[in-house]
Amino acid sequence: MLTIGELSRQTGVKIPTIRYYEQMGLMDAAERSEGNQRRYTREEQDRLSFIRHARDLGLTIEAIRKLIDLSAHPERPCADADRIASEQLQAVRAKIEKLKRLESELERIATHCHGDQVKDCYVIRALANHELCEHEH
Amino acid sequence: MLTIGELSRQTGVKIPTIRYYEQMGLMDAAERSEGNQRRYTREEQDRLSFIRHARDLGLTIEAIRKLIDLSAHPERPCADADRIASEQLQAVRAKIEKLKRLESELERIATHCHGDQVKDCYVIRALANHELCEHEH
DNA sequence: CTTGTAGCTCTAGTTGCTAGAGGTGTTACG
DNA sequence: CGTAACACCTCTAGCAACTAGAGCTACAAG
Ligand SMILES: [Zn+2]
Ligand SMILES: [Zn+2]
Ligand SMILES: [Zn+2]
Ligand SMILES: [Zn+2]
Repeated sequence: MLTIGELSRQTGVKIPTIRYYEQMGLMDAAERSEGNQRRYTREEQDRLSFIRHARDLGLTIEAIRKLIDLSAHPERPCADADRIASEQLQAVRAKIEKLKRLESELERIATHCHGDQVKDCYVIRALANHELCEHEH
Repeated sequence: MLTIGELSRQTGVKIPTIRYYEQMGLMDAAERSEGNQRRYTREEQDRLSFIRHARDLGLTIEAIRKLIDLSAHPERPCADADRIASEQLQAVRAKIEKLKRLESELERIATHCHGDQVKDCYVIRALANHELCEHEH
């Protein structure tokens, strides 16, 4: 049995975050010591690692909750899990596209100022005038 | 003079958001009608467009506040404005890099499942085991 | 048996809005 | 001039996913 501090060190998840995941129903309410402190099993450590990995990949708490529910039913079809993964892939790709458009505008904005007073500053002018932009955003 | 609704339509910024910007000190407290309703000038519309454009480019409220303060002093050097723009560019590039790493992991995860039961699902296995990943994240 | 570290609960703060309740102002039409 | 429809007002609370702090209790080492 691990204390919450040991679990935190093992998984790299901060202590308040572990308690938050319990509150959100991602982690089951842990067993307690005589003195009301949480004690974790190896399986609970695995689950927390799963959660952390999914969070690192950008999945929402809600999506992770669904995946955990699915894992509890190994005989069911996995289409839902597969869909969650591809939706996340789509979402990440959409974000990348949007950020790339921002990158190109910001590169122009951040590299074209040759004035040294605010009244001549290209940054300020570019922000005031979207006409200078190449794309919508 | 524009009402808040007209200003909203002109700039594409929602009414509660305009009031929020006033609360955050990005917009000055607007002049009021007899009956206590906000009335805006053309300059205030320009400022709101500036704010919206900066937000669309991902700048934080805090950064925008600094840019507005700078604009009020046209004789000062613009180095601070230039720095804000390049920091934002750096931040956007860092996000893109991170998301690209996620994209490659997620592509693998989302396209490798050929089972149809949860117990054989590659998505679930991949999330449980970061060893299967190519990069850190 | 004391001391220091680790744990507990509960509340509030972060960012940038957005929604709703409950009330008032403004305007156009008849 | 009255009234209906619509726009606007303030204030509070909610979202996501934590994070920080106050004030308290448990546990392990010496
Ligand atoms: Zn400049
Ligand atoms: Zn633009
Ligand atoms: Zn699958
Ligand atoms: Zn991984």
